[in-house]
Formats: sequence, C-alpha cells, structure tokens
Amino acid sequence: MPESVGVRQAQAQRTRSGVLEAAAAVFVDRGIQAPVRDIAERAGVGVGTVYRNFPTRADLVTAVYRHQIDACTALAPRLLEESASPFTALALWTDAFVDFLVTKHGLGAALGSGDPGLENLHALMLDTLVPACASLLDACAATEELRPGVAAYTLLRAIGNLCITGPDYGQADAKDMVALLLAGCRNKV
Amino acid sequence: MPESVGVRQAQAQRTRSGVLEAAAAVFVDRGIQAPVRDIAERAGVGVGTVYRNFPTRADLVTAVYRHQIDACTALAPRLLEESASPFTALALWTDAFVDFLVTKHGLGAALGSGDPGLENLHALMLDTLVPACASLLDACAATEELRPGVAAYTLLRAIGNLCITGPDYGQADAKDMVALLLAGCRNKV
Amino acid sequence: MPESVGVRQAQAQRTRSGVLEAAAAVFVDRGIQAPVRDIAERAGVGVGTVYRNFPTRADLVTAVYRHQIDACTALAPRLLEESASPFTALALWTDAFVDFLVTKHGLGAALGSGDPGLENLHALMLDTLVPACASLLDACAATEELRPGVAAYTLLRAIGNLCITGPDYGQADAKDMVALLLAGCRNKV
Amino acid sequence: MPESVGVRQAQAQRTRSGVLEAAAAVFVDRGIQAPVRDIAERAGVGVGTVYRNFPTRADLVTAVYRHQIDACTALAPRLLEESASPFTALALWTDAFVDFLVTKHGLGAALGSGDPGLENLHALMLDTLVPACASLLDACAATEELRPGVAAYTLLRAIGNLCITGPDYGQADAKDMVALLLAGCRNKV
DNA sequence: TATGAATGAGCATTCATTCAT
DNA sequence: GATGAATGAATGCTCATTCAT
Repeated sequence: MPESVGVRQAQAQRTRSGVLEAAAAVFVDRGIQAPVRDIAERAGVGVGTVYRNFPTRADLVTAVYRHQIDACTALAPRLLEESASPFTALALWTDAFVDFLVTKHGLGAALGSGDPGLENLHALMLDTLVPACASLLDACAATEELRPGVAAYTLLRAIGNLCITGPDYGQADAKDMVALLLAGCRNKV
Repeated sequence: MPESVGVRQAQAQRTRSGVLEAAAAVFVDRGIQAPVRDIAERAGVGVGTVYRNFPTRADLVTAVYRHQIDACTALAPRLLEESASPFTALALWTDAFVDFLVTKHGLGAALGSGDPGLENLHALMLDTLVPACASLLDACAATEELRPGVAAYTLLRAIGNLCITGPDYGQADAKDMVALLLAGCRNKV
Repeated sequence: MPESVGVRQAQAQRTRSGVLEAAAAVFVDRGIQAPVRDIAERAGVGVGTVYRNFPTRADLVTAVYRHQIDACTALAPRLLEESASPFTALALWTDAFVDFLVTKHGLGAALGSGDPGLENLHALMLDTLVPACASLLDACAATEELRPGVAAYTLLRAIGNLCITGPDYGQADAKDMVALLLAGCRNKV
Repeated sequence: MPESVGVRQAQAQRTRSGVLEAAAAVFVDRGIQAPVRDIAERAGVGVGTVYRNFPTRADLVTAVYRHQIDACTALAPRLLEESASPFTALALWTDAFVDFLVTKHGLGAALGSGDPGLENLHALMLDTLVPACASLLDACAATEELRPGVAAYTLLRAIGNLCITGPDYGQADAKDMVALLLAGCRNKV
C-alpha cells in the first residue's frame, strides 16, 4: 500500500519540520545549548522523537541552519553577476549573511565556538560558505578593490562574531560594525 | 585584640586573592563556565569560601577582570598624551584591549553574551571602559580623523566579539580583524 | 480464497522464523538483554512484527531455545539405549547439554537468573529437560553408579551456572568444571 | 578545631557506611544493577552523596564486598594450619567462600559476568582470593589429595557460578553442588 | 499482517548551592 | 571565617511499548 506509506512518511516529515521549527525558535530564545526537552515540548513531541530525527545536537543545529546557509551560498554567484563591481557584490552578500546571522540568535556564537560536536556546522561553513565568500574576494582582488591578505574563512568568522548580538548591541549595531569592517578591507583608492 | 583581628583580616585577604588567582587560571583553561568546585580546588580552599567571597559567579568574574579593566582604562589618557595623533592613541589603546581580551579565554564571549548575571561586568565596562574609549574617540573626532557616528560602547562590543577566538581563528586573526575594523573607522583623508 | 490465505500464512511463518533466527544471532552477539530494535533490524522487519509474534521478551527467548532444548531432551533416551552404562549416557548427555549452553551466549545466565518473565523458559526446562535428565539419573541410581540424592533439577541448574562463561573462563573451562561436577556425582566404586 | 573536624569526618564516615549497607541490601533485593537512586533512597541520602563516595558503580560494588573478600582471603592460611589435611582445609575454606557468596545475592553473577567496569572487583579477586585458593590447592597437590590440573582461578569462577541462586535453587543446593564439585576434584585413592 | 514513528518512563550523571560544624 | 559533606534539580540519553496507517 504505497498510499498509506506515503501518508506516514508525510506525517513523519511534518513532525521533523515541526521539530526544526521548534528548535529554531528555542535557539533564538535560549541559545543553542537549550535543553532537548524544551525543544521537544515546544514541538509538542516526545524527546525520543527529537533524538530519532536528530541523534546529536549538532545534527539538529546543522539542520536548522542548513537551508539558510545554502541560500546564502547560492547568492554569491548571482550577486557577482548582477552587481556593478565585485566589491559591491561582496558588500551585498555580506549584508545578506549578516541578515541571516542576526536573525538566528546564537548561530554566530555557535560558528565561533570551538564546541566539539559542532564540526558538522563548521564543516558546512567550510564547504559552502567559505568558497562562496572566497569567490567574491577573488573577484575583488582581481579589480584591486580589496586590500590583499584577507582570507575568506577569517572574514566569515569575524563577521559571525560581530553578529553576536545582545542587549545594547543589536542587529543594527552588528550591521554597522560589519560595514566598518568591510570598509577597512577596501583598498584606499 | 586589634592585632589578631588584623591578622585575621590579612589572612582573609590572602584567601580572597588566592581564589581570584585560581579563578583567573581556571577561566583561561576551561572558560568562564568552569565549575566552582574546580576553582575552589585550584585555590586550595573549600567551595564555601569561594561562595563567601563571591556570592555569584558574576562577582567572581568581575573581580577577576577588574584589575585589567582598570589598567586598560587608565591607559587611555596616557596614550592620548603621548601619541602623535589621537587616532594613533586609539589604535594603541585598542591593541592593548585586544591583548587583554585574547589572553583571557572566554572574556570576549562573556562580554558579548547577554548572560544575565554578568551585568556586573557589563556595568564595569560601561562605567570605566566606555568613558575611556569615548575620550579617545572624541579626540579623534576633534581632528576629523574618525568617521563620525562610531559609539564607544558599540565599538568595544565589536572588538570584544572579534576577540572570541577558537581553533582556526586565533589571536593573530583577531588582531588583524580588529585592525581592519579600526581602518574602517578612519576617515578617508 | 483459501489459496491466498495459505500463502499469507506461509509468509507469516517465514517472518516468524526470520525473527527467531535474528534473535538467536543477536543473543549470541550481545546477550539476552539486547534491544528489541536490534533484533528487528537484523531480521529486516519492524519492531511491531517482533512484538506481534512474541509479545514478551521471554516468549522470544523461549522460542529461540525451544528447538535445542527439545533436541537435547530427545537425546536422553537414545543415549541411554546406545551407551555401555547409564553413567556413560549421563556423561554424554551432559556434554551435549554443555555444548548447547556454551554456544548460546547468555542462556546459562538466563536459566540461572530469577528474572521474572523468564518463567516460560524455566517451565520449559522443568517440563522437558528435567524429566530427561531424571531418567538418566534414575538409570544410574539403579546401577548404583551414582551417589544418591542428586536431583535432576538441581544438577541442571548447576550445569547451567557452570556454563556462564566470560573472559578468562571460557567454554573449555566450563566443560572441565562440569566434568569435575559429574565426577563428584559418581559413586566411588 | 580538630574536634569539629573529627565530628564531621565521623558523620561522613557514618554516611558512607550507611550507603554501603543500603547498597548491600539493595544488591541482595534487586541485583548489582539496581538504580543508584534506589540505593540513595534506601540510605536516606541524595544521589549526589552516593556519587561523592563511590564515583562509579564498580567502586560501590567493590567496597560492598571488599571486607568479606578480605576475610575470606585471610582465612586460608589459618585453616591450612589448623586442619588435619590440606584437603580438609580446602573444603572448609570453600564452605566459607560459599557462605559468603550465597549471602550476597548477585556477587556470584557479578564475579562471573564480563561486565566492564567491574574490573575492580575482578582484580580484587585475582589479587587476593586466587592466591589464597592457590595456596590451598598447592598444599593439596603436595599430598596428592588433589586431581592435578585444577586452576585456582577457574575453580573460584566455577564456585562463584554455582552460587548464583534463585527460586528453586537455593543456598543449600549451591552448597551441595560445590561439595560435589570438590569431591570431583579429589583424587580417587 | 506489517510497519516504524512516536511516546515517555527510567536511569546516569553533573554541579550549583546550602549549612552544620 | 573556613570547610566540605550533603542535597537535589537539571539534563542527556536509551529503549520498551503502543498504535495509526
């Protein structure tokens, strides 16, 4: 009976999505270290369900952010193509990245932390975001718009750190600071 | 017996200092979240003694870093006086601040985190570091070396965040990024 | 449609056998306490199927060992008939029993444990193995080869216990010890 | 204040003893795998106290049985001295060992299990009981009372196994079976 | 019948915090 | 003041068991 199986799978998928949403919400509220129980409760499922879908916390964290990370990655080539100059593309891409980071409370910290068990997320960053950023930096370097010696990885980490917000240092501040950092990267013409 | 009272007080003071030193060491090794017991053990005292002297972890954290924060604060006017330009003073002061932050494992994160219970430390920063930094920024503004609109508090937070190091993003990287940020703050002449 | 019913029943029977084989294998590898899920996985079925066929773990354990227990039981009269003396028959039968026990990781312990929920297995032992063993003991008693007062049930339990192997006490040791026990049962002639 | 310290230490010692007694009782009732909480509850202390005194379950198990194991060990030379023959000494010692084992529900199983984490207990057995038993076996061998080839370790494991009692296989049965095993070890004269 | 997703009780373990001495 | 034993809440994680499809 492929139909009932499909129904069940669909239900399972919905459950999984529910957990992801709940996790995202809880991460925003209480950080990435929030108790699994809280996530389960928020999702209206048992803890076992969370563990079934995401055996480790890192799996959960990675899954929560994967979509946005992928979207961010995909944005780079498009911006490069559409923008007047590579540096403009870099700035726009950085804006998008910051938007993403400041929305996801705790991800900046997560990316920055050496927390073992978050290698997944780290790897994801290395595998997708770093190359995306590097392509922009390379393009900038080609037009000599960019001060040499800026590594993609380091820049991403720095931006990630700058996006760790809190009371009195909000999203607007983070954006400003990232903008300053980028300005510092620009070659004086 | 005023004398024995003095002796007792001196002993108590030594105990307190011992705890502070131990806490500083443990914070470096294992971060600000290290178990109180570890600190007590390192200090060679009972946990009760730690709690007596520093009822909350925030008290302990604040006390540990107060000296360095104060030293950093005191540095500002001196640098302003001795340096060729206000911006140079700002750069030197920033260097010192970064040195302080990257040495203290976890303090950057602590400053950046909205962790309630660290308001003490936050207040200390507001009360001493922010004015010190502001005085440098003001001096820079006066000579138009500085892009306007850079708030002392926000800048300090940004620097604090940039100094959250980890594997693959070390102290040298943090210094580089802070330098870029400062460069971005400079007015294009 | 009697035919399709037959087909379905045959399929069900095959499923049941598959679970039994898987359970036997898993019991050997990881002991009688192995997670039900592991057994289901090994059998290539869902956990629900395991539970449908064997509502309790005891049912499963009993079913797994029933064949061998029955075979062991059936061996007794044959050995009695073929052997030179009843004691020889007893020794041979004991050998077979030990072979069975040491091969089945954990069964000795299961037999020996007072684990409620294994009454099934216990009952099976009482109903079949004990009479089989008793027939051999009776025959030995008749020829005065056996020290009187050795109860079949007690002897079986003792042998079962001696067959609880582990590191540094392997199957060979178990066999040796059982042999010594039997020697101790023999009447000094 | 050495006095109040002494008082506190005495209290701590009492607590520790209480935990040991509770653990012994719980082990008898529910086996060595009983939940730590149950032990704590039985002892009237918090779980933390159990963990403070016995960081691992193995520590607890070992401590529970250490006294009796030591007593048993010390008995060997005395019996050897006082008994008419080495074999008599062996028999008496074995009796004492069995008395010990059958009283401590679960220890036999513990000794026999390959449970990692019980290496402590195992080591204790290797270090003290095995030599004690070996001394008796050597003495027996010297008088040719003993069938050669019986290793102390194996014999102890066998006795341990035989002392795994349960419903329908009680302490008396265990003693009988051990006696038979010993009889089987004796040289036919 | 078979499936396997979901549930949640159960257990181990850590650690902040209190308080009698 | 100093001590550190005791407490127990909090949390991670496993796995037996149920039940809708």
